[in-house]
Amino acid sequence: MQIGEAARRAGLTVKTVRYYANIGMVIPRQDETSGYRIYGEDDVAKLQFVGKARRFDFSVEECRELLGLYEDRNRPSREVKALTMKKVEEIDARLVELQSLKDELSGLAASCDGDHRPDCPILNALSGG
Amino acid sequence: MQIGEAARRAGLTVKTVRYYANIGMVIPRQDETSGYRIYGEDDVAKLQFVGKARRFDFSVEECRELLGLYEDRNRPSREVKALTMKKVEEIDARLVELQSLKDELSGLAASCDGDHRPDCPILNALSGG
DNA sequence: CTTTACCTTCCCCTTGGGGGAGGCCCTATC
DNA sequence: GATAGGGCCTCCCCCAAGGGGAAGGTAAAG
Repeated sequence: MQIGEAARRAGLTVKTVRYYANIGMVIPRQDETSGYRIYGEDDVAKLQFVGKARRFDFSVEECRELLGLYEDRNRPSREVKALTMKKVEEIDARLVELQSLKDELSGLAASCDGDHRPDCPILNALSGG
Repeated sequence: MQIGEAARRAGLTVKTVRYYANIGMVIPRQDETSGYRIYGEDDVAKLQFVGKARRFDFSVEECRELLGLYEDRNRPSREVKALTMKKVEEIDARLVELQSLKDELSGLAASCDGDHRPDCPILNALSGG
């Protein structure tokens, strides 16, 4: 199939699929006469795999790694689990950070009257050292 | 003072301060003969303000807006509060999204033995439609 | 034969700067 | 006077992960 259908079936944009071909992540067959990319069922499966991993917040490089493990019939599941745990930890750290940001900001917002007057504790907090 | 000291005092890198000058966020005076940027105390205050707002996850454009409000002695605090609340909502949405990702991923990791065998529920989940 | 849809490559754009090259400016030291 | 050093300048390319669109080739349908 052509790139359009492969992209549709993988739930990705054509641009994205072409990008994955360019960076050597999912490399399709090439039609000699037309120059068109030709995708097979296995390629679509890989594209779906990568798409899903991306939605799980894995970076493109991590997806490449996961894809390598996915294609290796003899890989130890240990490696996949380690990568996943690392990602969970990253997400956790970001969660803590964002939560703290949210707390500070909503505390500031609560202390601000939000009326027509110029006095604003938010700006005061931002300008204070 | 020169850019190096201004950056130090604002807790930013020289690159960042120069960038803020280039995009018209904090514009210093210019020494005619040397071409050096000359920063005053008020510029340092603005740089600190922007740096702090950035740490609060405001985008550069939002910082520009906040800085405008900061410099306007007659601004209504309503505007600042609205911007802050919007940012809090964004952070909240991202928190929900990340939490859901974390739950899914840690559920997967928990279901994976993580041993030497190739069977891996994580990869199975990623490859399943 | 022509339209239309699909495909190709190529290049610039995004965020928020980082890294480094090549070249001034200024001061200190020899 | 020369030279070394540090700080500064502009200019250009780089990152992630593609998006947008131009210019042009190809295939299928009317």
